[in-house]
Amino acid sequence: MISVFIVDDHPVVIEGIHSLLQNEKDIAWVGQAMNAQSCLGFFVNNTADVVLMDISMPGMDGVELCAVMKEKYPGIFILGLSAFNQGLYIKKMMENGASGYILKNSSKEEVIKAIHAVSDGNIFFSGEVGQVLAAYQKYSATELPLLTPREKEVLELIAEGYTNPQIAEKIFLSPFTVDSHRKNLLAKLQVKNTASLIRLAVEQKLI
Amino acid sequence: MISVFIVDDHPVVIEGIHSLLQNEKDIAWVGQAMNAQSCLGFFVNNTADVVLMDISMPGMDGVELCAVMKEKYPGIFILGLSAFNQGLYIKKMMENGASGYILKNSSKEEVIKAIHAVSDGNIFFSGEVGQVLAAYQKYSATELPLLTPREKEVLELIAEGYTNPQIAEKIFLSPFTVDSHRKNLLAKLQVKNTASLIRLAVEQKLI
DNA sequence: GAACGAATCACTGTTTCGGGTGATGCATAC
DNA sequence: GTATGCATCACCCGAAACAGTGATTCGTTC
Repeated sequence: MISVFIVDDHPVVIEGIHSLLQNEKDIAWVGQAMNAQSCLGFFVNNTADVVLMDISMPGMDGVELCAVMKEKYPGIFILGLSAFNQGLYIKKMMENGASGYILKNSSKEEVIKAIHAVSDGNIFFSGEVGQVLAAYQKYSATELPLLTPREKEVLELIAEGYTNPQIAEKIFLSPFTVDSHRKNLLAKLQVKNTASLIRLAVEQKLI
Repeated sequence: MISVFIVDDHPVVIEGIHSLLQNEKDIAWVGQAMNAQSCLGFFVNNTADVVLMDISMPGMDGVELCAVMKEKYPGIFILGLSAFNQGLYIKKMMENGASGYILKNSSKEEVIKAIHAVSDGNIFFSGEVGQVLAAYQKYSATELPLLTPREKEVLELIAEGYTNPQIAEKIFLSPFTVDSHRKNLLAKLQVKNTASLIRLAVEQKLI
């Protein structure tokens, strides 16, 4: 018998998973929470084998909550849950000790399979998730490269649509210098042009 | 008695809404679909008072489906449904005849209230949605930057770091054509270069 | 069948970007 | 006291982006 707890800020998702699992003989629903705080509150006096955890929640998000939970209760397996295939956050959650990740458009069978897999100590990914994860491997070994203050400043101005000469004028530098910072940004973040740079920056919340 | 149909590609959402509504005496669940085609198929021989419709689905999305449905069956009220607060698409769906919009983190009470409201011919918005809509007013007066399929395709490839010639080769077009789409993107979204374009696209979840 | 938008292609400029290469001054770190 | 990293500036050059203008085809709508 596997005891399952869910934390998600979407009531319909909680209801949906609950409904999917209610006829499973070897899965027991032990509780639910709509935010990180109430989840942590539950585990003060209770426990569960597997926690289904939404990645994006108001306040503390799944990535943080995952770290806190695994630190306090290393024996509990955490299964990430998200509506979209957000490779970066999936990666971070895995680094924080999650045992797998499923999408909200997973079938009933897939959800149950995932719960069984992680409760046995295995790692489980939805098929699609695995593919996306691969795309983010370049950052798995190292952390995201650290930008210098100047680089961040230039990055933000690029993101606001300014050209090198405009940025140079704005922060009283030579256009050559701005261009140097720009090239360093491309090199550090391993992207080949402005489009990729800005996409990465926004997605990683660098700006 | 209000008959309700739901179309959403996430099984757990369908389950969740179903579960929320099953004890409501004046709401009847008449069916469900996981994509636009099967939704349209249902309405050939059946009907409903209110259709809960996800905004983002594979194939034809909610915005298009909404237009088709309202054109064929003007008497059916459509209630948009999405996990996120996507102002641009909410606006477009409203223009296509939707009667309201709720977020997937709405409470049971809010969902039921919304269904009653739209079935009476009223307009209903989740509180948060209304606020975000206001932020998009700049687009409401002028043209709506709703992108064509081709433009979306080009936008995504730009965001992946491909240049015009590379995109042209990838989707079998002349580089001139790709450049045209690119210029249209800049014009439609009122941005002045690639950096701003990608930033807007990522932040607005256009990609 | 006129009007419209989407999609396609074309040419000409100018500006900006991006790759390469290299230099200097100035901290701090070891 | 030298190694390292940051910040600054400089030049060349080809590729790409951006601006402007204009055209054709096709399907849909009215």
